[in-house]
Amino acid sequence: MKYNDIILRTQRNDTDSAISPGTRLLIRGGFMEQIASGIWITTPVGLMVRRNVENLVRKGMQTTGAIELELPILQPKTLWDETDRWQKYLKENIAFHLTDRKDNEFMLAPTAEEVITRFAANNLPTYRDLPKIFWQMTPKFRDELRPRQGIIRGREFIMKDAYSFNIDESSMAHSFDLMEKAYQQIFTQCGFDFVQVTADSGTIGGSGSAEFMAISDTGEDVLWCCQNCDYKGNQETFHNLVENATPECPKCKNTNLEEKRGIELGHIFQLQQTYSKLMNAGFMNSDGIKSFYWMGCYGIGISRIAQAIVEQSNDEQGIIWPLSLAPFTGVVIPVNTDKHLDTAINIYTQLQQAGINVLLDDRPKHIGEKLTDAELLGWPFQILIGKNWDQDKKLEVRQRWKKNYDREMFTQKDENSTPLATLTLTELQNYLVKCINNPNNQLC
RNA sequence: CGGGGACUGGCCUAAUGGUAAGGUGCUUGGUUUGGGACCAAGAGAUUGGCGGUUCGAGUCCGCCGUCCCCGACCA
Repeated sequence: MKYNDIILRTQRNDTDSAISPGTRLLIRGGFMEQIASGIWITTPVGLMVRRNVENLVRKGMQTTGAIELELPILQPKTLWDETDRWQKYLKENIAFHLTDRKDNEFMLAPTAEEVITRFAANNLPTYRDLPKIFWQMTPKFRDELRPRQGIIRGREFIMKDAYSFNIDESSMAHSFDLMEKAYQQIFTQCGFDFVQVTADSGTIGGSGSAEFMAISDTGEDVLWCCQNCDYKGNQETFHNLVENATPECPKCKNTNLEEKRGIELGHIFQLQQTYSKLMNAGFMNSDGIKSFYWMGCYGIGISRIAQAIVEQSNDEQGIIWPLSLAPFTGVVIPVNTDKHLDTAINIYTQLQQAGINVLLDDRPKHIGEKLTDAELLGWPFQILIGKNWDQDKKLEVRQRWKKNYDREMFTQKDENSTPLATLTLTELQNYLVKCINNPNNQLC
């Protein structure tokens, strides 16, 4: 893609310093724009990031055999009354609700247990239909008490929610395990430094819940990690212990706990039969007796992921996208627009043809501005056509996540600074293809 | 909802109660091209809204709105 084929506008002036680095960088880089409290525009390039997240999540869901569908966002009160959650959500003031022309009441769905349970009851009548996991990736609405930190806590956001339906407890636990493994894979592939913690089930209800937390100083949640065993827990689960003088690990009773902050990326619950019983939703078992579904539910904050990774992965110059989420693998930059643009177009075209998704910075700007933008926008690779090309047809390649390359001139200062100093086009292609095809998307 | 703060061209900021200023970005022309370069010209604002005090309000007062930060809740 050429620069002008998409909206890429960066702000030279820094915005409010009271906001988190991720919020600040995504605004400065033009990945999102605010419209109201907790409501954001996803810009074209911001959407490219989110599509990458969505594709990773979709692949992860496929490994579990889960089936994708789409549930309505506008949901009738009558359905929510079946579980008594209409009351609950309105009382806590977190539901956006409205009435239609006939004065029937509706909610903009913050989650979808009721609808999916109804769907299951209609479509999974016997034990032969089980187990099944359904999932969707749709906008969700919550009138948050306090929206904050950009799209980390929005009032409109994209959530992946999945629901499993099982014949008994052990089957439910099996589905839970499948999802747990898929989540671990997804967050690893996204490039997160994350931990899995045991958590409180909150308003969703049920038991056996686990949260996946991205470690970040700007995180809203406090985690305690036992230094003695592998136990990691959300602070909420320590509540009764906090009131005592010294908190201890519930697993090994050790008191040496490390406190960290985290951003909740995903949360999985074993709902048991809470919803199926309330909604009288069940199946015929092999004995010909009606039984209630054993359920699990599994959420991932999709829109949140794009910002959470930036909270973790940034430096003075700007964003550092992991390869797996980057809108572009790299940017092709002619150092001198007059001299090198034709070559740059040529290189760009060949990389595209080799299946490498790169951006061409064909703007008639000074090299400094192009590099500053490349660093702010965080493309994993910067591919420069300059002196080395003039001399011996070599491209200069910079890796965004390596911090100590010489910013003034492209010169190799020490072994660790610029391991990929100069490459021929073929060498570069081979290298990039290898990186892209790495299943865990670890940067090479 | 409790506590704090803010609101001035797209963005960042200035203006003892006295002509709304500068930077950046944008447009045009020129120059320049290995780190946001330089020169010139230009467009862009009823200072969040309403009311009050005053000869005079961006500035003081009141009400309202919006947004941000800390807390309770959550993907």
